[in-house]
Order: sequence, then C-alpha cells, then structure tokens
Amino acid sequence: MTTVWHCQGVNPTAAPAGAVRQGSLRELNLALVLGRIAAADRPPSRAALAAETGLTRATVSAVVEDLVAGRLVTEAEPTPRAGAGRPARGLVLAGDGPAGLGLEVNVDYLAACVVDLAGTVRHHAVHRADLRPVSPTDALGRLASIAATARAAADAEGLTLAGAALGVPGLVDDAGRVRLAPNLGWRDVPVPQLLAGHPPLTETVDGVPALVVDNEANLAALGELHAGAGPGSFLHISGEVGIGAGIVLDGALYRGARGWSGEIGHIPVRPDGPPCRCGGRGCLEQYAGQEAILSAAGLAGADLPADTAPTRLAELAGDGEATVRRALREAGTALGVTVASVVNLLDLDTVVLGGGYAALTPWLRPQMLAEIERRVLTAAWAPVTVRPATLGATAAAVGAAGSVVRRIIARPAGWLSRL
Amino acid sequence: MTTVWHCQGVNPTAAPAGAVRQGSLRELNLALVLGRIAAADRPPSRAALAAETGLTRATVSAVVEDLVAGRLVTEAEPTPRAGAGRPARGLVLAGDGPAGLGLEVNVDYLAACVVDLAGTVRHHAVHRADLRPVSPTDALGRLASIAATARAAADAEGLTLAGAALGVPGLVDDAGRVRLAPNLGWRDVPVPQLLAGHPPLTETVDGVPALVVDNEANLAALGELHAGAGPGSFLHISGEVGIGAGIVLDGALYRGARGWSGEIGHIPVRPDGPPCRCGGRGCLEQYAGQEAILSAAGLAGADLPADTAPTRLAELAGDGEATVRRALREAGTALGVTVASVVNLLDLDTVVLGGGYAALTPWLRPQMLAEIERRVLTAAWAPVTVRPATLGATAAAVGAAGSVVRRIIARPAGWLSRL
DNA sequence: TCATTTAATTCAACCACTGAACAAATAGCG
DNA sequence: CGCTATTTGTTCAGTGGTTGAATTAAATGA
Repeated sequence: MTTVWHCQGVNPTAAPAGAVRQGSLRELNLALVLGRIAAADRPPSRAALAAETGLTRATVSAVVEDLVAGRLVTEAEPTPRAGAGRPARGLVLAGDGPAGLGLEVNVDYLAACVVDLAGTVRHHAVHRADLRPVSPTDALGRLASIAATARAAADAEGLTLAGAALGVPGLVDDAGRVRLAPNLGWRDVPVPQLLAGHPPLTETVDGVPALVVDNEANLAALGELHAGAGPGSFLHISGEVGIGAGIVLDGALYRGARGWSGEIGHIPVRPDGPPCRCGGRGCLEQYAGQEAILSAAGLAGADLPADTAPTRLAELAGDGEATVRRALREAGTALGVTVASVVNLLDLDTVVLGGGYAALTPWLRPQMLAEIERRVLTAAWAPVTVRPATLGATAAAVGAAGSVVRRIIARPAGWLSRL
Repeated sequence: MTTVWHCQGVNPTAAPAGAVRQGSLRELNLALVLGRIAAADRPPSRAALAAETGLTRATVSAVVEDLVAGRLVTEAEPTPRAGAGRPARGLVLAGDGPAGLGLEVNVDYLAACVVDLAGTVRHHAVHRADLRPVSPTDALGRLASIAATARAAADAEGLTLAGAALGVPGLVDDAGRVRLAPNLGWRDVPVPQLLAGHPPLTETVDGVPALVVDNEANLAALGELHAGAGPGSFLHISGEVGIGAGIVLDGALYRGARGWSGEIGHIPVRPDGPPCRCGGRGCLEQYAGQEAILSAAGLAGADLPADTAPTRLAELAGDGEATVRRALREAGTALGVTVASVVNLLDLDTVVLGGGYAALTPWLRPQMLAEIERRVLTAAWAPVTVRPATLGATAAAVGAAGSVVRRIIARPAGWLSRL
C-alpha cells in the first residue's frame, strides 16, 4: 500500500489524548527520556535524567536500555568527567540510527538533505534551476532522482531513512495535494500520485507514511524551532518570492483549523492599497514582497534570479545606496505594521526573519521595531525581539528532514516496535 | 497562606509533560473517562465508555467507582432504555459536587455566578453601577460581598465551591495584578492583595489557588468554548467599550507568550488613520469600538449607558435608521479587514461575535463576510462562519466559573485527593 | 419459561514503576 | 597504598493499575 499522509502528520501530539493503556506508560516515558536526551546540551547520565524527570533511576535505566537496544541512543564515548564518585556514562542520540530525508521544491531550486537523530545535516544537495517553465511531473521526477542520491548517501553512512518530508511554496491539503503554489505556477497538483512511480518516496513504513508534503514556510519554522533557540513561541517569516510564515506556539507548529495558517503575505496593510494577485488590496506582499522591494529599489528590470536578489540588495544597502535603503525601510515599515498586528493578537516575544529576509535583517529591523513599539499595546512591558534565522537558504529542506526525526523523538515507541 | 495564582492557572495542560509515574496512569484515565462523560450528549454507560476510550470494561468500572466516590459523577436516575439485554446505567456529572464561582468587574456592572460541574448556572447576580468613579478598593469590596452571597447560595444548593475566577476588562499579569484596564481607569491594581481581607476569595484549597484573575475576553471565550459548539478553533471577539478577543486553538485558550494575547482592538486597520489612546494610529477600536460606532451613528451625545448601547443600536438599525445602519456597515468592514488578517494568519473556521457585538451580528456580518471573502487567500475552499455568541451579556462571569469546573474535569485526581 | 443479549463485576495474571539494597568505579586523604 | 566518601547504575521483591476471561445481573422476546 502506498499511503501518503496529510501534512498534519508532521506534528503529532506527543501526549495521547486517547486511552492510556498499560503499555502507554512505557511509551510516554520512552518519549520523555528521549526528549530530555535530545534537549540536553551535554550528554546526561541516567542519574541526571532520573533527577530531572522525577522517575526512579531504576526506571530510567530500563527505559534507556530499550532506547539503546533500538539504536536511538548510544553511550557517549569520552565519558564526561565529574567530581567524585563513580563516573557517569553520558547518553547521546545515536548517529547511526534512523534519519530523516528532507526535500524542497522551490521556484528556482530543488534541494534534498539527510538529517540524523541529533539534528546534524549528514548530506545536502541543491540543484539550481528555474522550475516555473517545468511541468510538475518533470519537476517531481527530477526531485525523485535527487532523493535517490540522498538515500544512497544515507545508506553509505549507515543511516536508515525513517521517512521523508517535502516542502512546497504553496498551500497543501490533507491529502498532500498542492492546491495552489502561485509563484511556482502550480494548481491542484497531486504530489503523492505523481511520485507514485518512485518507490523510495512512497513506501509506507509500518503505518507511518514515507512522505509528508507540507508548506515550505511551516517546515522552515520547524527547522528554526529545532536549530534555533529551543522551544517557545515565535513567528517565522519566510521572505521568498512570496511571503509566508510559520507560527510556533509553545514549541509546536500551529497549522490552523485546516492546515492553512501563516498566509501572512496577504494580510492587508492598507485596505485600499494596490490590488494583489489574491484578489485583495494592499496586502503585505504589495509592500514587502521581493518584487515590490526590487521595484522600489529601482531594480525591477535587473532580472535578478530570485535566490540571489536578497544578497544583492544587502550588498547595495551595505554600500549605502540610498534608493535601496529607502526601499528596505518601506518594506520594514510594512512588515512592522503587520507584525504589530500579529503580536497584538498572539503576544509573541520573538519574530524570526527567514528566507531572503535573513540577509536583510539589519535594514528591515529598525522600522519593524519602531512600528511594534508604537502599535503593540504591551510593548512597554513585553519586549519583542526581531532576529535573523539561524538556518540558511534551504531551511525548509533541513526543517523537513528535522520534522521526520523529531517525530521519532516525540514518539519513539513507534520506531522501536518497527524493529 | 493566601497564594493567588497567575492567570495561566486557568488552563492547565491536561496531559502531563513531566514524568509519567505509576499513579499517573490512573490520573490520566480518570481525566479521560470524566472528560468523555462531560462531553457526551447522553449519559453514557460504562460499556459505552469502554468502547469509545479503548479501555477495558473492568478498568472503566474501577475508574467510575473512584469518580462516584468523589462526588464527581452520579448514575442518571431514569435509566436510559435500550433495546435488549441488561439495561445500561447512564453516568452523568454530579449536580451536587464541586462548583465554580465566577466573578466579573466591568465598566458598568459587577457580576457573580455559580456553575456546577455539568455547566449549569445555579446562581447568577448582576449589580449595575458605573464603576469608573469608584476606587479599585471599593469596587473589589463590593465584589467580595456579592461573592459572599453567591457562596451562600452555593451552600444552600449543596454545592462545594472549588475555586473562583475573576474577569477584568484589562491586562492581567502572572501575579493577578491588573496592569492596565483603560476603560475602567485602573492601572497597576494588585487585585489579590486588595481582596486579602475577604477570606472566601483568598483561601488556598490544597495548592489550588482560590482565585484566579484573568482578562475578561479570555474568560468569555472560554465560556463560549464550553457553552457553544464544543472544541475546535475560533476567535471570540468581545465588543465592550474596548474590543478584546479570546483565541481558542484546538479546544484550548491560547494566552500568548506572556498572557497578553487577544488585543485585537489595537490591530491597525489603516496605519495612518486617526490616533488612538494606545499611541498607535488607525487601530480597530477607532472604527469599530463602541464610541466610534455611536459617534458615526450620530448618537455621540446621547450618553447611553455602555451596556444598553448595543441593544439600542440594534433597535434603531432594525427600525431602518439609515445613519445607524451605515455606521454598523463601516464597523463591520473594519472588523472584516481585521478578521481577514487573523484568518490569513491562523486559518480559523469560526468567528464568534460576543459582548455588545452579539446583538449587532445581523448588521455587522455581511460586511465582515465580504471582506473575508475578498482578502482571505483560502476563503474559496475554507469557508469562515461568523456567528453571535451563545452566552449572554455576562459571558465572562459564566466563563470564569466554567473555567474552574473545567479544571476539575481536566484533572479530577487533584479534586479526589483533596477529600 | 427459557434462550438471547447486553451490562457490569470479579479475579488471577501481568506489566511497568517503586524503593531500597547492593555493586561498581572514582576522587580525596592520610 | 589503602581507606572512606561519593556518586552511578543494577538487581529484586513489592505494589498499583490494567488486562482478559469468566461470572453474575437484568432485561427482551419467542
């Protein structure tokens, strides 16, 4: 059977809302202990885990035994030295266990990467090509061959791929179908079906779908969640050709009632502003989208590739080009007005500028902060940080791969029972 | 000791993120079974609960025995008739067990109510009075005497108050201090300390604080969550003198990183619009706040009490008053632009109009839906419902009381161990 | 009246956690 | 070098709570 699950599958609720049966106890404690090992900055000992979780040392030992047997955890080799007493044996996530395959289709590149349990990127490949003139079938065919290469690389490193996730710059529905990817020119593309001929991406590993399709901004936010400053709540704004956002609330990606949250690019900044492709008027994209910035910067005709435009803008702004700087200030103001709305609504303490915006942070941030300061009711007591994303250009692919391994960390029992 | 917890205490995470110890199993299953009994529309039998939870009938019987012993559940008297076989004994939430005390301080009234486990309002009192000229100390003193009456009423009905929650139209911090309640004229009011002389509101019942202070819009949203259409995601907009909102995501109130979410009244509609008290420009309150509507309707000098203004507006609009209708259309448009932002961001499927807006729904909704239709990217596939709140004017008080009993339903073990 | 059917309880078995005792491994100190 | 203090990790009897099957309870219908 070749079931491909909907995008909601990326972020399963760790705690079961359903029945708590006998064995759930062990399942929950496996997740708890593994989660602590993953979150620790130094390899923790069994005793330390017991102390911080509240479990008994005996229980932790039993749980860890299961995790080691399942190749999810290994004992750190250079035993971390402590003061007195029997030396602790540090536990780390296994580097040779399951891994995640992350894929990305974007306007001007395809990307694939392999991330191991610890979050280390073990393989990474980017193929630049303008995909707008390419049919979805052909684009996904090329993607499948890149994925096959990545799979081979994983095998070579002794990793077992536990699943894959694909990021797309558009709206994805529950069945993995791309309903609309305006900047790619896709509409109603049944990604799972088109990939059906490429076995490595459509197998089902014991109930867990081999491939999850998701919005690129969501995956980039997930990547930032795990690569950046730990759990918490933040808004991750991806400035690509369009503007998308991933919303992380209390350490979990919020997808919305139907999986279509984060369409920040079409939040109205000026309700009577210029008309937008979406049918509205004065959307944020009209003020801070890549085309809008380039046009305001006098580079509309320069025909820069979408992925180099932000760095070019950053260069020019760094050189003191007044027009470019003004264009970025205006974009920053529009972003600031929009972010102020979001912060008033959600009380977030952090805004992450990702995608093309990351490089432009120094020129966007001042106006953003000024608008936030002016328009957010609680700004005086509740400061908001605006910072660039820590992941690079292909954050979505890394986030996609990360989402696969994070699912294993959140629910290790599934992986263990697979053995 | 007179600890009063912060507002976050209203909505504890049902599933423990921490250690899952031996006894947690029973705790979780108590919550699971009680939750199903509470959510069922007909009194379920033990067998039915076993079937839908996945637990064994034996386990459900044991769990139910605990719940009955703890006065949380009773067997429904008129045994619901089934076809053949031994008749099932229906289980219902006890009407004589714990109850919640809900309190509200608003601009022009004080309210108190008592809600039992089943969510039935068993006592309700509203005292109208303009509280703007009254000092916080005096206002809370009056509130305490109303609360004492409510407590006596609860005793008379055989109910045991398990806690209290107080709704305030302003920003409340973690310590229960009202940082800012602009329409009430309060700033930095330490509610817990001012209530310290009123024992019934400051006792601590085995670690659970006797009183939780929270934003009124949050509590109204909670009330709607439990009185209205079950769990899900929605935005509840409270149109009082100011405009607040409660955000319910996946059946849980979202409070924000610091507890100050939902300040929808200060989302900018037109960034260069008229200046607002908050220091920003063109905030929603400038277009759809009560003063703005009254002034646009030509009733600025009419000096209507704040709580009767909405019904008066509804009457006039119903009579065909063109000016009033136009004012409401304009407010609806502004609300629609703002809600479109929210829906683009969060992908909510329902918007509930509460407070004064409830009565005005017929005149606000068309413009709201039009703006949503035009500006929400996914509106074509993902319809948004705009409906009036089901709770009446004192939704916050009922929601406050409900939040107390919902906490017991979410974590019955705490209540049972108290016995 | 009796077979049928569904509900609820009882009870031995079992699973996973608990707590204490114990073994292992090291540093510090005389 | 040997002893003690100290901390880590394991072993093991004990226990709480769920499991599954058997049993009892209480109705309907032929």
